[in-house]
Amino acid sequence: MGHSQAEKRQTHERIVNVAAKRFRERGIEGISIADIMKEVGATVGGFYRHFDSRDDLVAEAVAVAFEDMDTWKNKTRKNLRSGIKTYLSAAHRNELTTSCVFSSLSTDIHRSNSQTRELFTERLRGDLELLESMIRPELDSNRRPKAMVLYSSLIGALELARATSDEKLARQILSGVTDELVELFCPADE
Amino acid sequence: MGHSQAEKRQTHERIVNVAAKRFRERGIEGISIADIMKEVGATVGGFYRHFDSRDDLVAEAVAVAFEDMDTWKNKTRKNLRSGIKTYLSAAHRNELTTSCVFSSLSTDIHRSNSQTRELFTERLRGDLELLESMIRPELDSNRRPKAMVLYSSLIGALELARATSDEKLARQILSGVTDELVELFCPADE
DNA sequence: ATTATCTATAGATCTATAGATAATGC
DNA sequence: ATTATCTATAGATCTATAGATAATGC
Repeated sequence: MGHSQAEKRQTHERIVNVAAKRFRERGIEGISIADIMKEVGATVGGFYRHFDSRDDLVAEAVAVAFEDMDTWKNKTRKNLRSGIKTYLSAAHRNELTTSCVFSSLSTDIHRSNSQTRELFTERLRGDLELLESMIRPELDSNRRPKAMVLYSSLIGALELARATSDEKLARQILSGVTDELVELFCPADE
Repeated sequence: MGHSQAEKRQTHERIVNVAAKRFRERGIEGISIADIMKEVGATVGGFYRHFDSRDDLVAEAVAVAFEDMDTWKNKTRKNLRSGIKTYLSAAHRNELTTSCVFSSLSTDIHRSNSQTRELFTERLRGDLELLESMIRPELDSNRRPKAMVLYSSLIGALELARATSDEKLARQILSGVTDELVELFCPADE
């Protein structure tokens, strides 16, 4: 007991990081503050010196969770085909704790407060803009709806592949959708 | 108090129907048995003469919730274009209580028990088969992955349109994805 | 007599707070 | 003196059960 301000900042960060993982894994209501604090290596009592309420943690944790997608966005910016393959990879399907917020928390966010929904919307806009700029840049004039189809497919396919209990079907969805999306939206020479 | 067996059957059915609605609206953990029973017009105490556990209700309610999609499947069987339009309509976006289970409970089901996940998988297979049979039946040889893209897009687009706090963006997603999917997967003369 | 439902409650769990403890930092 | 965290707990809520009540159905 008795810790420095620097340590407090570290604790705060660890709480948010653990929450960002576990929320995606178990859903926003799927883990208690006590369990999050236990994983951090602390106790419930300290939590409320870091956050006014559970909702405040949710907002911060979702923001941090979205940042995990920045690596993916950079990869996609360089090469759309590899962005699609990464998004629909077995690794992304299995690694819930670091996965895309849209795929792991879509329904939770739909039921969430307006602050969280607005953050979601802002991120969605950014992702759509990126995809729009990557779709056959020189060929198609009306790329926005195509970017929407592409993004919807990525998210929907990943969710279906996760929810099904049939491992083989899951793999077929991931590989089938990957191939189709690459064919539809990636210039042939890329 | 003191009711007939026929009344019990009705009560059972009402419990399942209320649960099928509220689970889709608020998530599977989003409503308590007490609140479900209150909406049914009964009390908690009676619940366990109908179900061994909460999980049993979840399994039955999800099964019933899936049946709401049978109307949509019949419509789609007749005309793919009108199936797409109905799925991505504002009405389907707004009416959570009767909406497609894949769109309203995908992450909940992913975290659910194997019985529920297997029911989900069975339904998914059926829906994919239907869509496969409807995609340009005479034109394309490899329709299965295309059906997967179509279904993923439908589910993903509906979820994004629900989760965003920007009403205008939501409408753009629904109409944009509808137009693209119709163009991609519906024979021109339909 | 049996049973469908009710009232009441046990036991678990969760959010949030109160007060104690042991360091930090002026 | 201030503060970051701890222990302990209040108050709310949720699942599940026990026992009472008032009908049904042999």
